[in-house]
Amino acid sequence: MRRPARRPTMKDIARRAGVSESAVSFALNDRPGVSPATRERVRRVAEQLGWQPSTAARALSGEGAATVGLVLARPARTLGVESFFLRLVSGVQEVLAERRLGLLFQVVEDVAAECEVYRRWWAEHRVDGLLVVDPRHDDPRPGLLDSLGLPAVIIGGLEPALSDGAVEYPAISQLRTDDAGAMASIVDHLFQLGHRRIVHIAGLPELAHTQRRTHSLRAAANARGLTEVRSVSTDYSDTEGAAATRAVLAGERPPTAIVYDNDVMAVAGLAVAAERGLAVPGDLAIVAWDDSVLCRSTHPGLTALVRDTSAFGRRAATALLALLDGGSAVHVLDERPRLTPRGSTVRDAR
Amino acid sequence: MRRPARRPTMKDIARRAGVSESAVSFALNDRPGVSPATRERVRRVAEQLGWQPSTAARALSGEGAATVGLVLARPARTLGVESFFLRLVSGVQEVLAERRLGLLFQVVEDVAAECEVYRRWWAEHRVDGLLVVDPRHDDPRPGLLDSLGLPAVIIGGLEPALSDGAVEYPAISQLRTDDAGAMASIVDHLFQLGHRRIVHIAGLPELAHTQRRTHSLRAAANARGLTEVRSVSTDYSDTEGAAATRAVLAGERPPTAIVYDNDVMAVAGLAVAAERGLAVPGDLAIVAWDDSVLCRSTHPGLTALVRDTSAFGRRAATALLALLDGGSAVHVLDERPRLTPRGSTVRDAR
DNA sequence: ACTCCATGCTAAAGCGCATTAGTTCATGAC
DNA sequence: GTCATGAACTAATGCGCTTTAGCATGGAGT
Repeated sequence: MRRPARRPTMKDIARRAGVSESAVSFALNDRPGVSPATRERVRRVAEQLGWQPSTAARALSGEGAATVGLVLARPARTLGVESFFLRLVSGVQEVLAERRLGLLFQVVEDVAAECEVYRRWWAEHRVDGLLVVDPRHDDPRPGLLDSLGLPAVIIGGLEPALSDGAVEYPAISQLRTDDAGAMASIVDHLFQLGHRRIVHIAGLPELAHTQRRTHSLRAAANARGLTEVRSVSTDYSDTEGAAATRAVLAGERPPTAIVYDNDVMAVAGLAVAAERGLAVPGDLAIVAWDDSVLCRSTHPGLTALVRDTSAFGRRAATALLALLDGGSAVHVLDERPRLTPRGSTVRDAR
Repeated sequence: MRRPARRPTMKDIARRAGVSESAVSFALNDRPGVSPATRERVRRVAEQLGWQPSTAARALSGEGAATVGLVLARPARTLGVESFFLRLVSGVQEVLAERRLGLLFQVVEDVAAECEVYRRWWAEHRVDGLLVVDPRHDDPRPGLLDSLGLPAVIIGGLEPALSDGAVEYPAISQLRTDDAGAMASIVDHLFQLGHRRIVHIAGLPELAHTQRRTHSLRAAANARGLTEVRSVSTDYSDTEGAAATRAVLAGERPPTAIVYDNDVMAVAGLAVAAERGLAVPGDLAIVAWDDSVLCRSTHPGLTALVRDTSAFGRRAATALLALLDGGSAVHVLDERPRLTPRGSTVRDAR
């Protein structure tokens, strides 16, 4: 039974380099107070010993925890259906890794539990900042985080209208998605293909982006004089997606096109169409909001709104770093996702 | 601009309760040395102040970091295709949350980078233990973690044959999946349906479970005297899954049944069948290893190997907690996944 | 009566680092 | 030759917690 190696500390470096601990600290943190020669020597010894700063000790002496947090509040049932998050996280990490920041991750059931986690992390000194996803109307989280003094980036930010009226927090940035533009491009596409009856099978109604999309759909429809256009909300699950699809298709004057708020429901919708003997895109056109492997794997392929989720994650992380560096809060609009037509709306596409 | 609240410390509690800091520590950690009355009083004050221990300070005084790590080494391209991980993580968290342990999460490109992360986390004092996924043949990770003295649970552990011959590490548990049993149940199912030519479209060949499945398939085929059975490896992506499917279907004596190592490739395979005009399950039967929304959303539904991934995560986390509590390493075989027949193998199923 | 020993508590040290306040020593100004 | 100056470095303190050692107090044992 081997005894595990002891972690080297600055004291070890100091001894080996024949200087004081403070000199080591200065040398390694690019602070003035040591000669270039000493700095170099200390650096070499540190390297040689494989020294890494203890985040615990750093955090304790006021340097922050070198960690950002991300909490996912989704009921267990609708979890794991979206590949969105893993891609988002992988983008986030690319940026965080450069600064050696860790990502503390947690999955909880609801927003109340999420707030509890934030409080705990704050009290435990665990994180320096947060990435907040799934912003919602009357969201308690920005206010809470502000009162705790924790910087944060709201991913897929709040409606400017909402946040203009509300308080602006000095350390909370918003990275908004261009839902209005995206929805307009979808309606455009479907309109040009001749569709006049469109149903939007949306996600959770309390989420801010669901509301934005619903509003945008109505606006786009009004602009074109379309009256038979509406949104139906679900919980993002395949089950509710399929049920909603059956419901609208069974109604009188069923839609000729359906826009789904995620890939999973779109695939479920495609299966419902097959089950009812409807030809896609002949009898029913399908559009998925957010592309993924799924949309490319079905037959026909699903027309989808493609965005570079990984880049989105990178931008979010970058915005958070700016805040951590003392920058002031910003409010940015992310680039508009591109609509990629495939076989579920256009006959000759694959 | 409001000044954020200061975190309460044990000193604050001590002052308010009129005792020394040490008494507070004893009281809050259920250590002997304080009277029940004092203990209760201290507890009340702590509660009232909303005190939470600073993990940084705790970690520094030798209590561990109250955090476990999980690194996902997947090339960016194949990332985000599997819902498996999010479900696994959600199960893991349920168990960790009870003990207020955090989960430090990182996505990297390959195993070498993963090892780097382990070294860094170790030196930085960031984690107390690790969950290791995607074990592979000649895996460098168990040895590394052992030498660093970091407890770990290998999720989907190594072959007993392999690890028997190799060194057994005192603080590394293995949670094995019953790939052999599962593969046998699949072959059983297909054999009874009359299939004699079966192809297994596997995942990354270097992964231990890919090898186990491949071996098990051969064994199961031999046991039944089947000669036209083989495995093909891929990178788990829909692209390679589809390509492999096209390749085997184009060969002479094409299979009548294909077993896919994940849900994404199975769906891609289904699309290829549709594209070639093959009836499923009439001309081609399809089985997916690991169920997900996907398998239920296609038409026909995909026969899949169902396991409770969240429970699997819970078991893994529990095993890690046992190690952190000083328990000795164990080697457990997880329960066998159940094969759920659906329309892709059985005609009258949905 | 005395020691002996729990009991309930306080004082102090230490974890690894950053930081502030010295200390030493050469250099340059005058 | 003296004195101020700044560079290069050391000593000491604190972050919030755990832990060990120490210190009274009071009751049991002989």
